[in-house]
Amino acid sequence: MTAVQLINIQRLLEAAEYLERRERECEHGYASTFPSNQNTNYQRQRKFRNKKFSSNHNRSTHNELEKNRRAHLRLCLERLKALIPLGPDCNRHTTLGLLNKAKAHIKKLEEVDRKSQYQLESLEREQRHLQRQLELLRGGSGVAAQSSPGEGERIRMDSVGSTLCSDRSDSDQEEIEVDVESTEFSHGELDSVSTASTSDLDDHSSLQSMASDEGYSSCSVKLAFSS
DNA sequence: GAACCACAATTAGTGTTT
DNA sequence: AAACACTAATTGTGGTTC
Repeated sequence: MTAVQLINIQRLLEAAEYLERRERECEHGYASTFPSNQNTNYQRQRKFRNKKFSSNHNRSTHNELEKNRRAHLRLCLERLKALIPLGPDCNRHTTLGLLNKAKAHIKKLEEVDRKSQYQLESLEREQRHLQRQLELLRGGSGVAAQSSPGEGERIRMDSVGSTLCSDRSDSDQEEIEVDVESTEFSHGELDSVSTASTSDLDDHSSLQSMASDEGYSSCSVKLAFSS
């Protein structure tokens, strides 16, 4: 080892010592280089320590609050997880994956809702049309008016049967069970849904679209309509 | 002042390589 | 099996917003 190398090491050590000393001063507020104004320094030190204490106190409460906030966030995510149908490997999911699945699920439900709404409207139209026909038959010919009871109903049922497979109650509240999984989408509509349907695998490339519905278990949703 | 957000550091779990 | 790399979650912290 040469003398130059020794000097260099000595300098490095000195620099390290200097940095350490400055860090200590910063942390504890002591070791001023000027001993002349000791009194004011002492007051400053006390102020600094108090400030430090209160700042530490604030920091710890801030940490606690942040912990609570994050715990609440986790709780919300758990609730969300319980609401959406997860795939077979529901134990393995990430936050991002969960949110993507929730998004896709919401889109699907919206689509089902839209379709059901459309179906409801067309059924109402058909009902009005058949109602008019029935009134015409009743008013136009006596034969039709004398026909056996339930004839009109049979017509109605035959006609409606094309769109509705079972008897429907005439109550104001009707429940139609819709199988979300088996609901068919047209190609255009499917695109918008499947693009949003992402699995955990493509968390990093959420812009990528996937055409599969992987990760969705069969799920039926009851939609209540008021007529 | 509480809540939110972004960032960096740390930790834990998992897959791959040697 | 140990070492390593990678990823996601967690935590602490300071700044910003309302």
